[in-house]
Order: sequence, then structure tokens, then C-alpha cells
Amino acid sequence: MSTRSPARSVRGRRGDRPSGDDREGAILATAERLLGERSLSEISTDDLARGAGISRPTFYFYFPSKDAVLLALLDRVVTEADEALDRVPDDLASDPPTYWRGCIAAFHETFRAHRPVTLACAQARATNAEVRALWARVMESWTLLVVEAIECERARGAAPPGLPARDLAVVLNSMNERVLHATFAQDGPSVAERDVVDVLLTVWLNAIYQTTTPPAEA
Amino acid sequence: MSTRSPARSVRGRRGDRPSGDDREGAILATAERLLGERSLSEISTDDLARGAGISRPTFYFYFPSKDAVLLALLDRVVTEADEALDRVPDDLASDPPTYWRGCIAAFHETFRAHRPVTLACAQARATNAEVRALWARVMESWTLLVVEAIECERARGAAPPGLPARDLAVVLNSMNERVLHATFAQDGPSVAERDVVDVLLTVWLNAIYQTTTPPAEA
DNA sequence: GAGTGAGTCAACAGGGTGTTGATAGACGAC
DNA sequence: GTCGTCTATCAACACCCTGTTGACTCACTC
Repeated sequence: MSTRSPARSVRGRRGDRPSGDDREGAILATAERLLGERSLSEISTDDLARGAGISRPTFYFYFPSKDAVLLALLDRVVTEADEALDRVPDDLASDPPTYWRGCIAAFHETFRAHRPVTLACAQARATNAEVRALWARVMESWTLLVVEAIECERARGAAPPGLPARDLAVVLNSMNERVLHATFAQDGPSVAERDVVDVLLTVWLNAIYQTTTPPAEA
Repeated sequence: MSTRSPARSVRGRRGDRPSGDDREGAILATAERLLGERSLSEISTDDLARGAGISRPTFYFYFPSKDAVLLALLDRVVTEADEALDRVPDDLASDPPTYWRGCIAAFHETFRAHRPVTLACAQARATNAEVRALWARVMESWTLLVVEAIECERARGAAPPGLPARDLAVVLNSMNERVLHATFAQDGPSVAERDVVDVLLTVWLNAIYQTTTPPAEA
């Protein structure tokens, strides 16, 4: 520090010290990078601090804990997933398989793009109430969307009555969650990454319509 | 120790000190009891040792780590699940829904009976390679059984062709795993404990047969 | 009655988390 | 120009947890 030229102190918007936002971003980036190499429990706050170029106590100036960093990462991924879902064309009645496929693929692609964060969150959910709550909120909103879609399809006669729509929506969602996790983590029996969306779609169609070729609207 | 009566030392098979098996059993029992109250990461080796009436270093005489205790508990549950599955009557062709229901219920009941261990293992799987491997082994053997059953049903014309039997078996199994976990843990959207087996069964039948009333053999 | 082997634990070493209190620098107020 | 104040920083600390070491007890031999 004593060797730094005083002239440099006027360079840039706020002097030569990185701003708080830079530090926060650096911590998040470090976390996402390290999660690609090892699990959150194997990453110390010291690793995160050093990766961001600060000391461990300073880390606590930006985040209350390691888990809070993960929560912030999850929040970004969840926002991305919501946006991807919004971009799915709303053509359920005119082309059901394409609609459902679009929804399943939106989740698949978003979480695949952030595989390390996804896997770390799935793990942290067991111990971290905030991660659990956020994840549950996402699953709940997606469940409500599916419930509504199933009820529309039943109302127009495309899907037969059967299980309560909510029970059906919950188990299909759960299937997707676990299957995508297994595929990403290569943990236990899993489906090839290339096929996973189509396999899931087929089960969804059979569960909802009892056929993989449901009728389009008249 | 100095106040213990020497006369007691001849009581019982091996004197007044509990045997190694007793201690090991006491550690396992303590672990299963404490897992009903809090997660494994919130249980210290000291808690397990004290619960079994020994000091922490002595705990390490019996188990190399906390995780090894969980693995031993999982091993017992897995054995139980295998036995329950063996007791399911082998009447697939003569009454498909009953057969599949029996299989699903066997898992449901075994893991429900050891809910804390099940939930702890699902969590530990993320960090503990041995738990992960044992769990994957169980899922794999159950998957193979399902693959074989699906192929039988297709061969006799009861189930239509479609997805590769293995992909179908993997995703249906994954669904059960995640749904049962959510039901046990009350974590996120879940199905009522009372209904869960029937809801799962319905999806299985639709996915395999495209109907909930598959034909029995002629 | 010396040896053996299972069982036990106080004390230690090491690594992690989260907190405290002192400090350094930028910046507006006066 | 200096004086508070606010942001940002970190050495040092307190504490908890894990796993190891080495000495000890004690029943059971031969």
C-alpha cells in the first residue's frame, strides 16, 4: 500500500479502490466459479473472500454468511427461469405438445446454464430455510400455472378427468425436478441430457391426456 | 469409577461394562432418535457419544465418522426395503394395478417408517460419496426390476410401445423418490400422505399403459 | 503374575465460523 | 483547512467442531 502512487487515486469514477458493488459482484462470481469445482461445504468464507480480493472479515461486510451468497445466486437464476417461462408462446389449446415442451425446456435450459448453482441449492435446501423457502415458492408458482393449464384442457374436453389437477401437477413437477437434478449431477440412474426433455414430455402428455397426441382446439 | 463395587464386576455375561455391540447399538439408536429432532449437520459426534454414554474419542473407536453412522442406518433401511419388495406377490400379468401398487407401497411404507433416516440420507447424499453410492445402487436395482416388468407388459400386448423402457423406469422412479421425500419432509408443494400412493400409481399406469385399467392376461 | 487386547478418555492439533475494535480514506459541511 | 461521518478494511479474538495421540483400566488368558 505504501508504494502506491498518489496520482492513481484520482483515476476512475471513485478512486483506485474497487466500489462496494464491484466487491459484491466479485464475491458472487467467485462463488459461482468455485461451485463448479467443489460443493459449498468445501468452500470456506476465506476462499470467497480471497477470490474477491478481500479479507475474511470484510466478506462479512457484504454478506452475513456463505449461505446468503448462495441465496443471492439462486435469486438470479430464479429470475432468469421466470423470464424464460414468460417467453414460452401461450398456445396451449392450439398446440398442446409444443406448449408443454416449451415450458419443460425453459426450466431445463435455465437450470442447465447454472448447473453448479442449481446443484448447490438442491443440497443447501436441506439445511438452509431461506433457500428452501425460495425454491418452494418457485415450485408453487409453477405448480399453479400447471394446475390452471390442466383445468383448461379438461374444460375443453382435450384431457380426461382423473386425479385432482393439483396432485397431478405436483407429482409431474417433482418428477422434472428430480430427473433434471439427476441428469445434471450424473447421480444414480439418469436419462441422457439429449433425451431428457422429450422423455419428460411424453410422461406429461400420457399423464394429462392419456395419449401423446392430444387434440388441438377446433 | 473408584466407587464402583468390585462385586458387580462378575454380574452378566461380560462384567458390568456394556459390550462393544451394546455401545454400537446405542450410538445407532441415539443417531436415529436425534435425527428425529434435527439434521445430521446439527448433531455433533459429541451428541452421539454422550447419548451412548461414552466420550467423544471413544465414539471414534466404533465409527470412523458421523457419516459412517448414517451409512449404517441407511444399510438397515435398504435391507428392509428389499425385504418388503420381496413380499409383493408376483402377479403382474394377472392384476397389473395391484402389482404396481404393491411395489410403490412397499417403498412408501419402509421409508415412512424411517422418515428421519430417509431425510438425512437424502441430504447426506450430496456430500457423502458412500451414501450416494448405496442409494444409487438401490435405485438402480429397482430400476432394473421396473424395466423388466415394462418389457413383459409390452411383450404380452398389455402396454403399448413408446419410450425406451429404461428411460421410462428412471423417470417414474425419480418421481416417486422426490414425491415421497416432499411428502415426508413437508417441503414445498406435496401430496397428502393419505393419497400419495394412489396418485403415483395413476401416473405410473398412464405412463406405462396409457390407461388406468390395463388388461389382465387372458 | 505377565501378557494381551478391547475399551476408554484427557489433552492436543487444526480448521472453520462469526465478532470486535481499531484504522484508513473519501467527501461534504462549515 | 479541518472536522465529522460514512464506507470499507482487517488483525486479533472467542468459540465450536473434528479427528488423533498416548496413556490408562480391566477382564481374561496361559
